[in-house]
Amino acid sequence: MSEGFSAQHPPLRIPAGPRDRGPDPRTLRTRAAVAEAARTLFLRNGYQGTGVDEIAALAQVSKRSIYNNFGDKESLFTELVLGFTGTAGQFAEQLVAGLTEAEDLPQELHALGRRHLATVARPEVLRLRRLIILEASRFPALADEYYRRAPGRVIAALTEAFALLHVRGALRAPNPRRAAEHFSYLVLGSTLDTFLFAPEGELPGPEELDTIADDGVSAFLAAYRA
Amino acid sequence: MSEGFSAQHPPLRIPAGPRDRGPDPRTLRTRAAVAEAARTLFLRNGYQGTGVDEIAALAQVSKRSIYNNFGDKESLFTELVLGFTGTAGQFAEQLVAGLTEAEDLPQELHALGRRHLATVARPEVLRLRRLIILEASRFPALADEYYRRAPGRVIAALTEAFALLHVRGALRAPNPRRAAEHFSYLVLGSTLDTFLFAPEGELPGPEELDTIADDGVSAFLAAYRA
DNA sequence: TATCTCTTGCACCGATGAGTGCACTATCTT
DNA sequence: AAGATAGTGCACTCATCGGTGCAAGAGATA
Repeated sequence: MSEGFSAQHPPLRIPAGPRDRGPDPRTLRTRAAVAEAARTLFLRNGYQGTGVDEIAALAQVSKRSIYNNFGDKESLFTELVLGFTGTAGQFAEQLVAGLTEAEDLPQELHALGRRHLATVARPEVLRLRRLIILEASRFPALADEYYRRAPGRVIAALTEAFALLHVRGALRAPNPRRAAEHFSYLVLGSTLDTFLFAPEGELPGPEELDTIADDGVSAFLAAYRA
Repeated sequence: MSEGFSAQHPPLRIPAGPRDRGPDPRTLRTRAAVAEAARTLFLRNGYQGTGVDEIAALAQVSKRSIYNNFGDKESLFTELVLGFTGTAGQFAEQLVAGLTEAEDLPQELHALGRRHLATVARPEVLRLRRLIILEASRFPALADEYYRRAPGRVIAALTEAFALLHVRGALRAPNPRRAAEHFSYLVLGSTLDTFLFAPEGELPGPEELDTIADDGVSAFLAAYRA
């Protein structure tokens, strides 16, 4: 497969013993170990760069068990990445929550910017993002899903908030969607970009990140404050 | 090799016949055909995704000739990509030229933004950028070189210009480097990003691109105008 | 024409890596 | 304790792919 990740192998074997008593503990243990190992290796070396034998070795599990539990390498990959993606997308709403009720909008936006950058500028997140970009040709649907759930969701939430703030006159954002994009790229742009080209390079420290975020938000405010 | 692209195979066989009369026309023809084919395939399918036999077939050249002319696959790749990179970086200075002498700075910046986005938002450029990101782990030095020569050079040129404009009071950019980054990401951010996740997707049309650029530049001006 | 050089075609090597078959063992469940 | 179910180890298949060897032919040069 290469055009989707619907279930043709059991995506998760919840059906258990003959009379439901929960899944076999052995299965659980195996799946968990494989997932953990695969996660590490895929994130570090990509899809092509990771061998099934390698995963088996790191998980201390037989190669056969991997195939028994996950079908094949592609299924394993998509299942894992979708899992990460799910959790990655969850913070979106929460991130923007409260923005429209803020008394001090600038201050709230600065806090938001810092939170946002701090959340995104972590090795695991950046690696996931990079991994998905790397495999976007092989797994276009996956890339799409990720984009919708993670960065897309943040943009959407920001767009909504900015639209409201515009109506209220707290912000001058006649094109709230564009404003949301501007906000995102002002805050995240350079950090994300740099990492793509130098995945082994060091990330800016926390203070540096805060400065970057602050500068981005300040520029945004200067441009969009009513 | 994996840590550089210095010559250990003749990077270009300029030395010719016993008493210089220019290189053998056969060699030239072969090299050109291979370069053209490799360019197409690498850009479309990446390094891993492109087989040497495939290149030979497309170039209508024997596999052996590829090895005779380029040494090995890695050399072929780096030689090509460095070539593109060179030309990609040339427009940087030219792009920013004249900015500091502009009478109408906003207008000049808008023109610059449009040119910049139009230059970057072409399939070949985006594909090259993507290719380099894809292979940044395998060829870190290459990624570095590209970054320095292309986006880095634009940022550097903008930084210089903004610094001058700040001193003159035409712009309020106490941190010109940051301002340059903001300018770049405001104008290019969303387009570049979208393409990374959907390399097969359609690009915005020229008018749409101009709108994006204009919005970015307007935001920049609102934030940084003195 | 004679010679030198590059290209060709094709078989071949060696490594890697996904996925399978199978007999055996370990662990649950009843 | 007995039978089902899952995991193990290992050898093995098959395909892909980078790279090589070589003898013969085509083209360039003198």
